Amino acid sequence: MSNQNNIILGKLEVAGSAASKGERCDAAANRKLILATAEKLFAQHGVENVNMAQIAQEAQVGKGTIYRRFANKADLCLALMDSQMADFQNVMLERMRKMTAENVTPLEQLDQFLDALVYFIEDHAPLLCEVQREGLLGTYDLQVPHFWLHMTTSGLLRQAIEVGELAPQLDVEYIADALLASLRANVFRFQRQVRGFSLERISAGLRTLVAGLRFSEVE
Amino acid sequence: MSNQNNIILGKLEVAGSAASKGERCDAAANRKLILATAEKLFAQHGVENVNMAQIAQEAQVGKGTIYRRFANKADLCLALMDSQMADFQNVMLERMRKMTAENVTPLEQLDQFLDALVYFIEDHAPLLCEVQREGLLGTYDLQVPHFWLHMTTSGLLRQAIEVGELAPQLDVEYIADALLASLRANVFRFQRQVRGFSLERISAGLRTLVAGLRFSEVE
DNA sequence: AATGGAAGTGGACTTGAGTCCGTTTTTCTG
DNA sequence: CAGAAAAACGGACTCAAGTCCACTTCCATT
Repeated sequence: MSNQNNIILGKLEVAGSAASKGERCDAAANRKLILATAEKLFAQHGVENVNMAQIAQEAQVGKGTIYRRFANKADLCLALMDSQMADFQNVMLERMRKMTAENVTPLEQLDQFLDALVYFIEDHAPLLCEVQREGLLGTYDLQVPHFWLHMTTSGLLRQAIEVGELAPQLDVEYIADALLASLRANVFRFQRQVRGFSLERISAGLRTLVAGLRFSEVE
Repeated sequence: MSNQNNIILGKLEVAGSAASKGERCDAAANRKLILATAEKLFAQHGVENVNMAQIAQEAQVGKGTIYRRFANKADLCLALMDSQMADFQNVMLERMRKMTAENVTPLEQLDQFLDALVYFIEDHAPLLCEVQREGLLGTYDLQVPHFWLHMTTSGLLRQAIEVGELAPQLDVEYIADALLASLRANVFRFQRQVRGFSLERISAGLRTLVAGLRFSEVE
């Protein structure tokens, strides 16, 4: 378990930064070396065609060394996305703050959020596939991204209820999970590659589901 | 690829039945033996704690023999669910036929369908997890169940459009995928085990999403 | 009933993930 | 700066999935 991630004020302390904390400097160098090597090999041959032994060999490092830094391949992949994930979070948090200031409603913010997320996933589908391989029951660390997404989504849904955009009895927890389920990397990949859906279509479809939740009939 | 499944009139020709077709009778006996052994071991130790070598040993059969009948562990698991899946399909098809006769609307039928599906998945979560392990991009055969679900769901959505329950511009293909995504075995397991959602809650949540699609604002 | 080839079989082998542990390097302390 | 404890290292090892192929069995044909 290499990433001692912490959730701080709804913001994610990502693994990359954990590197600095009390890590021997030869180890830190190796971590960087491993990440750089993995990134190179992944780019060259695709994530699924590169194995840990190859990374170790190319980085001139023992396999044990990799596993000391990274719990498994998924964790390594997660670490490779760390900075970009942090960026995404910061950008979105900032954007949402701004929207709130401009009185954009929570549900509209959710639309924006999901739309941006679709594009983020597109950019990182291969790595995400590996990260999410073990499903949602795996190591806690690997689920941190999911938890953040869930927190953000359910947060916006709750705000929407407060503002009266959504019915108060809505099962926020469930709905957030369900919406995000359709953005799991393997489903997403299937929709892109087999169904041939465009990003716009996926985003629009997802937002249709959100739109449907709007307060109208209390049933 | 052991299951030469065929889709016939929206109904599924399942792998078990393919067994009879042109299979040498010693082979057929072994297939049954392997399935019975696997079922026993899975029940005893859980699907994830049983490996192919154990099944082979317990069945007094070579590992190669298992792999001649079943493409992989997922395929073997799928075969174990065959009859129950066929039953589920037949029951649902029949029930939907009846409902149509009684003028139950397509959207109400979809509710029933999804509700029943939730209970079906609960009953087969461990096997389904294994079947869906490879994601949606794996072997065609393993996706047959998904395709049937998608076909049924999108079919009902289309009918709902025809009847005026849903807006005609609804992206039926996408919505069907998205709804089913939240019932993928690993998501489902997570919701049950980590979130602690009840079956009723999952079913209700899902139907909330469907309800939201109802024709009201054409936006 | 013999026979030849298709179908089936068993288990050694390959591959990749992840673990283990004896050895080496760093860093802290005096 | 010496010495020792802690941390890191490397690669052999384990474990499970899935492949391969030399050998055996079945059965359709004669």
